[in-house]
Amino acid sequence: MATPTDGTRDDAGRVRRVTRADVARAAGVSTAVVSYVMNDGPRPVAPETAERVRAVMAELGYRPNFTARALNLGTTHTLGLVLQDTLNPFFAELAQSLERAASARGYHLVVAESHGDPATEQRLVAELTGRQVDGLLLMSSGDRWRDPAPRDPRDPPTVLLDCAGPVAGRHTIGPDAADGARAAVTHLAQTHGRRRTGLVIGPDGLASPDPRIVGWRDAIAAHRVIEGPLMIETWSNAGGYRAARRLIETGTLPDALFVSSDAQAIGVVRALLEAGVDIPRECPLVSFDGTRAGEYTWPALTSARQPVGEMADLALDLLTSERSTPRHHAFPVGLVLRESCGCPPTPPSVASDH
Amino acid sequence: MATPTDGTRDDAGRVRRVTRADVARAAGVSTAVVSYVMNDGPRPVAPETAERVRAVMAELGYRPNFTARALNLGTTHTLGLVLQDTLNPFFAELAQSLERAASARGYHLVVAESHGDPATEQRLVAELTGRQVDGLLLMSSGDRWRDPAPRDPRDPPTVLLDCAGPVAGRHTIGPDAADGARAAVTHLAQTHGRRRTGLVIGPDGLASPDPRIVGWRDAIAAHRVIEGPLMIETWSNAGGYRAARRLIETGTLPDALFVSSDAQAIGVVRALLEAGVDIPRECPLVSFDGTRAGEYTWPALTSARQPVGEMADLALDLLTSERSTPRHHAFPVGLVLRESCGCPPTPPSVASDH
DNA sequence: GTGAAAGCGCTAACAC
DNA sequence: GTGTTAGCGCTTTCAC
Repeated sequence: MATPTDGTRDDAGRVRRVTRADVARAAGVSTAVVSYVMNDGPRPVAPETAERVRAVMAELGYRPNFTARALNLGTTHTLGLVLQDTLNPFFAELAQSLERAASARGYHLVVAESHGDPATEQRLVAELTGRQVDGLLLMSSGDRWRDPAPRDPRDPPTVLLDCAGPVAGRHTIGPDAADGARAAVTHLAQTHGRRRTGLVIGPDGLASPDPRIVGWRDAIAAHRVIEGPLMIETWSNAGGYRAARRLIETGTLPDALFVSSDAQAIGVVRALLEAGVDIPRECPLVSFDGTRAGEYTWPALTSARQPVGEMADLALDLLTSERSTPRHHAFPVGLVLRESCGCPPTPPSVASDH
Repeated sequence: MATPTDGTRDDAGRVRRVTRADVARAAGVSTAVVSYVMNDGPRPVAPETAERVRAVMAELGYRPNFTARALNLGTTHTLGLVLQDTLNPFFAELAQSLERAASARGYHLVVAESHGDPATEQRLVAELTGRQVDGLLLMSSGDRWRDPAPRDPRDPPTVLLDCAGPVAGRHTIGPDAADGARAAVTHLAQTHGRRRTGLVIGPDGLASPDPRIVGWRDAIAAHRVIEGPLMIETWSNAGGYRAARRLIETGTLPDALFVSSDAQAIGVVRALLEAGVDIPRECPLVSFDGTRAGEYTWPALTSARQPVGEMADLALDLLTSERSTPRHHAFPVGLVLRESCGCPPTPPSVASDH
């Protein structure tokens, strides 16, 4: 009875990898046949031969070497994902959806974090390209790619996520953020009668100006609302916390707040509650993203929700299916009504975990 | 003036990859010299030759093929990371630290999610191994590896993270969870005078029984506290929410709560607040993990903090440095006092984002 | 239905 | 200091 390491030791007796050649030898066939069996083609193999080869593979504990295959085929079935901040709940959910979508299509994801630094981002793109990834998923300020250095035709196909609008020669995916902002401010004005709405947002958003600022102003104009303070802080819990603290300390807290990310909204809620501000009575708020993290603040966040699952699926189709001509893909963001705006409480969707 | 694609088209005129051979030819040297220049060895190269080679590389836009290098060297500089749930704040923070630690050492991470399913986990390990990863970082119930199938000597070095104790033949890393639980319950008893403390935990924890249950019982015995209800729900916001709802609905809410993960604690806080329970007055709580997400609930979570950064650094050292004999590495978990236990409020560490 | 052999792009031992 | 060359493990064309 052969053990997995029979005949797989080198002259010094060390364990050696079992290769396709070992299998071929043991099965008394050529290496080509082993390939045909493994890949079910491109040439036919007699059933009994195939069976014998499979038996030998099992016996020897043969494991195909993916690297060798990749070198030969020129394809790694790997995609690179560059994120700014994996802890931001929106990025985290999108990353999770992307991983699922990739996995469903037989791809693996190499994930790297840029911390929003352009130089790091460039370095990571170069590194991943050198690793022969079959595609690149980039989440970064879309503006950064708007005037790209002349693109190298050997670059892997790329999709820019979290992008405000078209970028020449690129597939881009993003929310219809202006529309989401408009819906948020309109809801605050029309349903909850708020007349002065501020905005919390971050630097280097989807574009300049960020469409959420545009949408906020649009809705303000349309509903004769007064423009409240515009606070720019980092895209994080801490950023939101700081923004809200400043509003409180300077006594400029408006009638209502539109917060451009769930990450910031969580910090805003914390700061407001800490200061004894009643949400939604004194300062209702609507956020942007609609992540599950926003379901678990108290009060839970009413949010303009980005359809992360659909975005991820499209991103993967773009990278793994037939090439289509680059264009922008905008996704609608619908308002998810929870209680931070003043709507009646709804318990979190607790039936399932996801 | 050569452009990046000069001489890099095949007979059909399609863009071809620039290889080391193209560089060698254009520079009038052998391929070996190009290698020596790139790798700065193993043989010396005349400065002027090296300069010429570098110039040609730049001119041609040469990009080394990582796959080919990996095949030759038998090392991919890639590590596999298998997580159960990327949205759990503790896993997310650990994953972020691991990515940083990997990046600092020149490694990339292939990240995959098992959703806690043992079969998926096994499949992912096999896939990643086939991809010739240089090491595997596994976050899963340690018990699952306790009686491993006879290990294949060709498996990549592996470290089990979030592990309660030693597993034969494996490097394992984990928190001293029993100690953390003890500290939590003791703090609730001694500092805040709580006499009846319940526990919220999840299924398939660090071990069976989970050391947090053991520590909780230890402290209960040591401080003559009454054992409150033991609630088992999933390791998620939703799980925590459900646990707290059940406690409220059945009128069994204890004097204080030790919640075994920040993910659950966020859900517990939400449910308690929603039901009008005053935290910390009516039901103080201490959680386990000490993630940054726990800084932004209101009240913020007092937590037994796991040192994720240190754990990640050790994991990477174990995988990338000289082989040491497998053993368990336990990390101390210290209590981070915030306000959910009843200690005086402290604002979140807002100075920096990380 | 099967096998021989070229080659994917790179490294490094060995010869000069 | 530089060049030649034999692989790394796999796929696939082409002959038989």
